[in-house]
Amino acid sequence: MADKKKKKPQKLKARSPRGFVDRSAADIRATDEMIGKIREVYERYGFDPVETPAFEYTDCLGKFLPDTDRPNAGVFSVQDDDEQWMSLRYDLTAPLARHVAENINEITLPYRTYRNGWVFRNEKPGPGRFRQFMQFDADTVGAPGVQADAEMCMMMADTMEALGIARGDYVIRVNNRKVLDGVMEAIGLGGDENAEKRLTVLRSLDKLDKFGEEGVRQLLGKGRKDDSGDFTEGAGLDEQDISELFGIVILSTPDELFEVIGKPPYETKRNANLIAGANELNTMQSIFENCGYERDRIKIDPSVVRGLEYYTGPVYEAELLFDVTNEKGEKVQFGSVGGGGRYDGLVKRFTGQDVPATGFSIGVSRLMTALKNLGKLGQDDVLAPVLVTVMDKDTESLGAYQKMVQDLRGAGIRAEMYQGNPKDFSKQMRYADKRGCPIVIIQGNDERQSGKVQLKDMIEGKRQAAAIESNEEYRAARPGQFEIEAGSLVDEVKKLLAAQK
RNA sequence: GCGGACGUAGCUCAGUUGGUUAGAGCGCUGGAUUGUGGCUUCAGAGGUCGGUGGUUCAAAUCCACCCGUUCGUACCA
Repeated sequence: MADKKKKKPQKLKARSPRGFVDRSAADIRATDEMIGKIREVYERYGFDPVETPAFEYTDCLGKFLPDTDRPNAGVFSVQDDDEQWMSLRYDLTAPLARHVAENINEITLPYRTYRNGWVFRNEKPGPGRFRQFMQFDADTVGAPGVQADAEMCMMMADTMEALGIARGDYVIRVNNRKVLDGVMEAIGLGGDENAEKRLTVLRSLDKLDKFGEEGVRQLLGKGRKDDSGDFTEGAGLDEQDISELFGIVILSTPDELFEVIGKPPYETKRNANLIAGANELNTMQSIFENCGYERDRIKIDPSVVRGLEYYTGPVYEAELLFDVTNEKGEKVQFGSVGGGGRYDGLVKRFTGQDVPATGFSIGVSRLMTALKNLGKLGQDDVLAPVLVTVMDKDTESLGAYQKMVQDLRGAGIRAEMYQGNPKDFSKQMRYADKRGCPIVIIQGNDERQSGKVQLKDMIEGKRQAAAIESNEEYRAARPGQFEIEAGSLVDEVKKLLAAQK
């Protein structure tokens, strides 16, 4: 045993890093298809592409200033030659803010741009959750009015439909940060001393989808015990505060919002934030209505939270409403597939001047899993190539095979010559079978002498083969195969491909 | 990060109270078949039993720690 162990050469284990995956041909094609459809919508809305690099100086990205203890908390960071910290971008918004600030004198505002690209997060990966994933963003920089936000919401809705998601299978939920801030202020959570508590409240509200109203009420109050028996400390609000909070958070139109804040207990507690938020939502709602985006597409929902860090006004997110099942057939909570909002302070960090902006992000990788499971994405509809098999290995024959391939390619047909070891013909057939080749082309010495070529319809061949039992018979029958004039190869292949559709 | 479950061949899994050389199905490679996919049949390759340490005459099996997967939870720009 010990001897055996020593003799074994230590093989290097091939493995991709945790949370990183390789993409198959089908995935790449599906992604390309999605990106194309999304881009078409953005272009139609008058946005232009711009691209930023994968790395940024860490301080430009935002809150993660790596200290020597944990330089990679949340982000992947490395130190450059000159000891400056750089990080892989974790979203596309912060780098855009940097780009705008750096080029503020050349850029004409309002600046309308889109971009897609990989972003990286150094977090615990899970099923459908990776440390590298793709986002597709659109932003309007230098637009202070909520009509820019409303446009974003409508563009998100159009994008969902362009991707083949039916109306009613998605919804864009819209809120305004000022409403949440105002409500929290109204129940006495204003001021710097309550900053921590406000965060807890927002985090709790964000879990409405997951835990339902009862679960969130527990989180807002004393706390909640989860299935594993773990206890999560609550925000510590009393029953009355929670009720007042829910009185607003469950509403679904600006009219209802105005009504509630016009009556007790809000009549006396309402504040500038709450009123401004309601007014902004009202303006956006009327834009949606005027443009024909009813509540089955875009819906006001004061429980929407989004990120805690930089949003300052309207926030919005796209949610899928149909059930998504995973490979094991289990239903998965899918949640939002994209979202965004107004970030008026992000560029100002660099320039000192107010540069209001709004934009959103679509989680391409995430959305793709949903669409794939739903069969709404072209299931790799690229046809495998026609295979020209190699029967004779002399120089002249090889040249003839290659010529057939080139002729087919010249006619726009995917084609390839067998590039493995050609000594075993049945191996070539098995290759064609596994590859899914629709047609195999065969020319041996006999055919060449008489200027013919064999064309084998792999689909028809498979069908006929089912009735044949003995191997001898099967081989003799050559199912699905017929002979044509070598000169008409391209035409015959075209004809057969068309017939196979 | 915290708590639970799990980890044996490429895949799905079996492996008795700790006991000889760790198995099956599928897949893979090759032969039967030097001009034909499927079927049939024969053969073969493939395992640090997740890792390290410990208990024991003896560990895939028991113990500890670590790593990974997964579920819940926390965090998520």
